[in-house]
Amino acid sequence: MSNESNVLAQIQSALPRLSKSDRKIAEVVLTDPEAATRASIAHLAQQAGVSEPSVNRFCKRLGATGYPDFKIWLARSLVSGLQYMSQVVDAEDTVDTYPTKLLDNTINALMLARENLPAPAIESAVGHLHAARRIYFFGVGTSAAVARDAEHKFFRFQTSVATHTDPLMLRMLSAGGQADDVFFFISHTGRTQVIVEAAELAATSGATVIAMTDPASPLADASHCVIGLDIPENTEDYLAMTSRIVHLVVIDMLVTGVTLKRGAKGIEHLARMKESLLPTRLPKQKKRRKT
Amino acid sequence: MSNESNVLAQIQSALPRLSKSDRKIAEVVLTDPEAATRASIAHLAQQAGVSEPSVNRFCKRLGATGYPDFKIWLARSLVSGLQYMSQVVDAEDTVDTYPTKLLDNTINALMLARENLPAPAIESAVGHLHAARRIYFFGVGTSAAVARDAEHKFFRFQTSVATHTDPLMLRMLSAGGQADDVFFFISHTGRTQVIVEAAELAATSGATVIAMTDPASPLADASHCVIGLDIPENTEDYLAMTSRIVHLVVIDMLVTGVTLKRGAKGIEHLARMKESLLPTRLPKQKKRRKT
DNA sequence: AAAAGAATGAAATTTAATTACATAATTATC
DNA sequence: GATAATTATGTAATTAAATTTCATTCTTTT
Repeated sequence: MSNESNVLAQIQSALPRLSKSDRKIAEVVLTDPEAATRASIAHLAQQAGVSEPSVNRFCKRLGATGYPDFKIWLARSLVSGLQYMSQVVDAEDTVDTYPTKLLDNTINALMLARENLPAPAIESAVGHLHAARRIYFFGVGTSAAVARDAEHKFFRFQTSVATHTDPLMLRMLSAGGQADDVFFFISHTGRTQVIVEAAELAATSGATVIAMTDPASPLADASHCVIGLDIPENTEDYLAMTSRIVHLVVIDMLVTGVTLKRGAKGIEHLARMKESLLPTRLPKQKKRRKT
Repeated sequence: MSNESNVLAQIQSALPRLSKSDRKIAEVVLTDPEAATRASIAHLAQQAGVSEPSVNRFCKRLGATGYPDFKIWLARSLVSGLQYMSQVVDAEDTVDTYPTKLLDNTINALMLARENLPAPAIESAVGHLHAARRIYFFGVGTSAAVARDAEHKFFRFQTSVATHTDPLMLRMLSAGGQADDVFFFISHTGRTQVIVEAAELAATSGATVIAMTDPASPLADASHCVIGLDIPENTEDYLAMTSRIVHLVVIDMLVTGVTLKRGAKGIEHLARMKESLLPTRLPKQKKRRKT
């Protein structure tokens, strides 16, 4: 009892056990739960052909404190807007539908990541990145953008950072890794040949190899530290790469982690960096909308 | 008004425009929306330090018929766990807290964007990009990464695309714009001097100028088509740039829009591009977890 | 078939939310 | 910089809604 989440399922399963008028109420609610959230107790009672106290008792029997509380439960199991299934854009979509689809997919991917955050892996990666003398971020295709973003962010620390996408450069640098170097590989699938080979080379060179990838992949196998993320595969359509967004936020996490590890000095340093950008900006003006 | 889905995002985006007591109410609601769904109007009023009618008026201003109705809306837009107030990372944060903070901020920014999607601007931008003979994506700093991502995506069409970050290149190219060129500027603030100057130059050259930026900014004023996004300013801390993520998803939207406009041929073309990447991948293996 | 028990509804009560009105604060105008 | 207009807020009165009480009607059991 009193399973707050999803009253609808609860009502559904209780249906056969219910009394005559309770069943009438249940049916009205199940037929159009959305309408039920907006109806008054009088209206719902009339709809079901029962008295108001019957409705009230029905609600209490389900565990709610009363009718208004029941409506809240109902509303919560009817979560609005956001589509929880990954949605695929098709030829029928218009400007009113595909932007929302893409956003929903991204939000869902982030919520999924939020549920299964690999905190230990992040912590360990932060430790390695903090201690590193040199950091290389490697990714190809869409992940190249993530690598470049990481470079751009880590550049702000005193550590030397580099990104490369050229396969030859990748192999050469990976082979020449040293003890206090960190090689950071980014690949959604963990199956991109160039990347896997480079990671294997880097691992034998004595450097630390970190991978942000599918935990069940050759790249993960070749790495010392794996930041494994649960990102639905079907979201990987050719247009929008949801994984890329999640990767970028994870990069933000790593930068944040390193900054925190560097303590007051680090935070101060970043504040100074930000201030140095101010002169490149025009002064703020009075709000004046333009459509 | 009366956009039922996600009152929370709605409240958040309205926050700066609210009156003193309305803001107090909004803050209480945003801080713990779950509690608000269970509170009586008297309790919530007391929590916020305002009168009951103020709460009632607040609800009506958001489009609800009254307080109980507002609570239903609230319950419907409630996603488990998520923090709805923008959270700042501080020195006390640990690996168990800051990753969630960053994710929550990002998810919120996306939900906000979802509420206030500038569909007409997107549609018009898609039209211009589709018709363009040449496209330039310009952004500096964090936005440079977004520009490069856009380039990478649009490169897949037959259109010629380029990105530049060098101020001189930017000015030169902008000045030399032609009728069927599209200049696409990306800047969160819309106040970065180099970008604003380049946009002004491009606008006089006869080319089409699109800007993804704050609608109340010099850059927006200089542009023909403005993709204005509602992104909370306080989220713009030096570590994680939430706006950047939103910008990337908008780029995805534009790519999607152009692909749809190109019809069956376009979709086919993209499918072929994707297939061409397959040989670079190692075969899929049995799931075998590694921590 | 009778009695106990559970289910239901009418009416009364209580609680909560809303409206009407007065006052205070803000913004615009001269 | 003062005054008027507008908007925001709170107090008190009102209305609406939900709940409880209690009498009645169905069920079920023996």
